[in-house]
Parts: sequence; C-alpha cells; structure tokens
Amino acid sequence: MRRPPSASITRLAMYSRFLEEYMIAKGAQSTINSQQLANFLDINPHQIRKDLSYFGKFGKRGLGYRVKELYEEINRILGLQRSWNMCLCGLGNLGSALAVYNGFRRMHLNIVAIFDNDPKKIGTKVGDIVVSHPRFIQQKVKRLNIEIAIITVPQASAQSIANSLVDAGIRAILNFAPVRLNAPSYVKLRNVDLATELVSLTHFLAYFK
Amino acid sequence: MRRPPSASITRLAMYSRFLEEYMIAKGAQSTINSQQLANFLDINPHQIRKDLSYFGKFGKRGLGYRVKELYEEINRILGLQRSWNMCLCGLGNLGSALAVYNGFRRMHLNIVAIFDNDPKKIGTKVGDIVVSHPRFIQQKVKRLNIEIAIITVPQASAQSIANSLVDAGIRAILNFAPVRLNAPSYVKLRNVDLATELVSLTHFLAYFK
DNA sequence: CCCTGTGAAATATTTCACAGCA
DNA sequence: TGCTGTGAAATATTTCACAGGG
Repeated sequence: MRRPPSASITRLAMYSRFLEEYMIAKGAQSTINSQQLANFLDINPHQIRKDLSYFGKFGKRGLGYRVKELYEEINRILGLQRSWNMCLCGLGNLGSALAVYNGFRRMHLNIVAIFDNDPKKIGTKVGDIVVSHPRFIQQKVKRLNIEIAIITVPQASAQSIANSLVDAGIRAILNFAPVRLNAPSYVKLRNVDLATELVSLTHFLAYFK
Repeated sequence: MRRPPSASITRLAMYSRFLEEYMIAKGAQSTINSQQLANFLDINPHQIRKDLSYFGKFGKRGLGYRVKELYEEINRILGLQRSWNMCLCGLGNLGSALAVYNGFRRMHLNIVAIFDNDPKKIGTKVGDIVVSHPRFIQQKVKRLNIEIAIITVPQASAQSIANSLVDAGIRAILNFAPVRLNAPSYVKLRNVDLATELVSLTHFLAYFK
C-alpha cells in the first residue's frame, strides 16, 4: 500500500459530505456500492475503491459499503472524529466572511480566536470572540489549544504573521494571502488563491471558446 | 508540444504575479533566468521552462528572459491582456467579501452585476452596482457582456443558479457552493471548497503529527 | 453471481540531461 | 560560456482487469 496522493484526501472529503446527506435521505442503515457513489459524484468507481484501499478495507464483497460505517471511517481518516480549534488572522472582508462561515462549524472546525492589528477592531466581538492584537498569538494559541491557523491578512504582513504562528507552535496553516509563505517543512501549508482560480477560467475562455 | 497540464496554468498565474512585483522592484528592462525565478518561487527551474515551452519560446539562450516581455506573454496566455466582465451570484458573507476584493480588479476582472433573491438586498448598492433578482440573469449577462460567473449562493440553490447562468450563455463558473454542479461539458467549472481545504490540514495533523 | 480490493497497465506530470544558439 | 528549449527518463496518479470472499 503506497502513500495516498493528496487528491485522494480531497476526494475523501467529498465522499464524506455526500454520505452525510445520503444518510439523511436514506437512513444510516442503508448501503451503497462504489458504482452508485461514483454515479452521484460523477467520478470513476475504481478511483473510489482505490482511494479507500489506501487506508483499509471498509466494504463487503457482493454488497458494498454500509453507509454509516463508511462515513465514520472516512471521517476518522480525515481527522474529523474530533473537533479542532483554529484562529483567524486578519479581519478584513474575507476574514469576516470566514469568521461566520457555517461550513466549518458543521465539521467541528471552530474558530476560537481572531487577530487583527487595526485598533478600531481590537476589542470588538465577532459572535462571542473578542478580536485581539497579533502580539497575543503565542499566548492564545497555547491557552486555547489552537492547532490550525487561517491567514487572511494583506500580502505584506502575511509572512510575519506566519512566523508568529509557527513560533507559537502552529503546524497547519490555510493561507489566503497571495504569497508563497516560507515555513519549516513540518508545517503543512495550504494556499487558496482566489485570483488564480479565476485565471484558469480566463485562460480557458481566451483559448477554447 | 503536448497539451499543458492544468497545474501549468496555475503556475503561470504565479509567475505573472511575481513578475509584476519584480518589475516594480527591478524595472521593466531587467532580465531574469529560470534559475533565479525558481529560487524566488521555491520551484524547480526545469518546471518553469517546461511550463513556458508548452506555449512558445520566450527566452534568449545564454541570457534568460526579458521581464516585461515574459510578463506580457504570460498574461496573453492567461487571457489577461484584456478585461473580463463577471457577475456575482449570492451576496452573503462570502459574496460580499468577493464583491469588494481587490485582487480581481487588479487583473481587470470586473464584477459588473450582482444577483441575490433576498428582497432586503435587491435594489441596494455595493460600490456602484445595484443588486438584482436572479430572474434578470439572462438580460444582464447579454447587456453587460458578462462572460464569467461567481457562485456564492447556498448549496440548495447553487444548481438552479448554475442552470440560469448556462442558459444565459455563461461558459466559465467559479463555484464556492459545496456541491458538484452539473453543467454541459463546454462550460468550464472551477470549484473552491473552503471546508475541504481545511480537511487536508486536519488529516495531516491527525496522521503525521 | 455481485461487488470489493488490489496488482498491473495506461496515462499524466515532473524532473532530468543535454543539444544548440546567443 | 550560459542558459533556453525539449525529448527522454523518472515519478505520480488514474484506470483497468480480475481474483476471491460473501
């Protein structure tokens, strides 16, 4: 069994979400096979079985998968069987949107601290979280047991915020600032670049229309 | 010359952004070679040359690339030599953040229409764009020459909005709703799923920490 | 017989090595 | 000599085909 491609992890997240809805519709006791799942998700059934096989054997031959069991196994693989505390760095437009994003809470991914260096924002509340100055990163990360950070500060301050986070012991960062951040290799960095996503569309329109 | 992998396009966008900054720092007349560019971007120089080679020959042997020229060629490849009109569907938290996002305007990607079905939002302005009901999608897309759509509506309404957009002639959609949308194959769909991005971090922390 | 799990084949992408021009 | 551009090698990922258990 080789190391799973990172695309497998992304697909597992997709399977998890689908199964959650499927259970609501069909009940937790129902079963599903890779062909059906593949039809729903518009993907290859071999791909699904291969993705799962990297992590174990979750199905019954001749039958398929018991939905509840598969859902729980996938969530365990994804680390979603427990909750995670996160901090949000940068309360601009995007940060404010993420601070109240429901998709996170549903997966027990909780924003428990917010940092911004704008004096007008410090001390204000978003939900029941008080916005703090970034100099408290170290302290809050320790006290609130924060393991994941989301960076939504402007490009210019992204690296210095990342440094503070790494110093505070953070090992997983979701970065929305359009810069390649430097961090030690034991830190998992994931970048989301909204403008770049659009560029793949403009390229497509310019070339293939 | 084979068809470029889609990851090449993403990297080209990265090169473009870097070169933009590099020109400001070093002047448009400067040159850069693939090794230097690779160092800055923490990437393999062969990769850069290969990415470019899918589209043409932009360098001088023994010298490297003239920065301005390379920048312009890359932007041409990406379809960024012209501006594009976009519409935003769904003025929730994320939509509101994207409506005023600067990263788009800098690349001449302009949001020129906003749709939402909340009566409290319809008729209000975001910047100088008046929010309209989605029933005007067809009309606005035609009149304003809109070619790209951004979907930030809730999951439940995403598919029906996508259908309206396709009917109106849209061929490129950036979708933030956590659903796999169905669209004809001539429509380029790009999905950004914020929760899924985080899941790759929780998986990493759960397994490799 | 049905459908999983998986080694092997096919395909895609990245990395390398070097010919060749400035 | 220095660096690009590119075919070929290496690697990674996806797809396939089928053995084998329920």
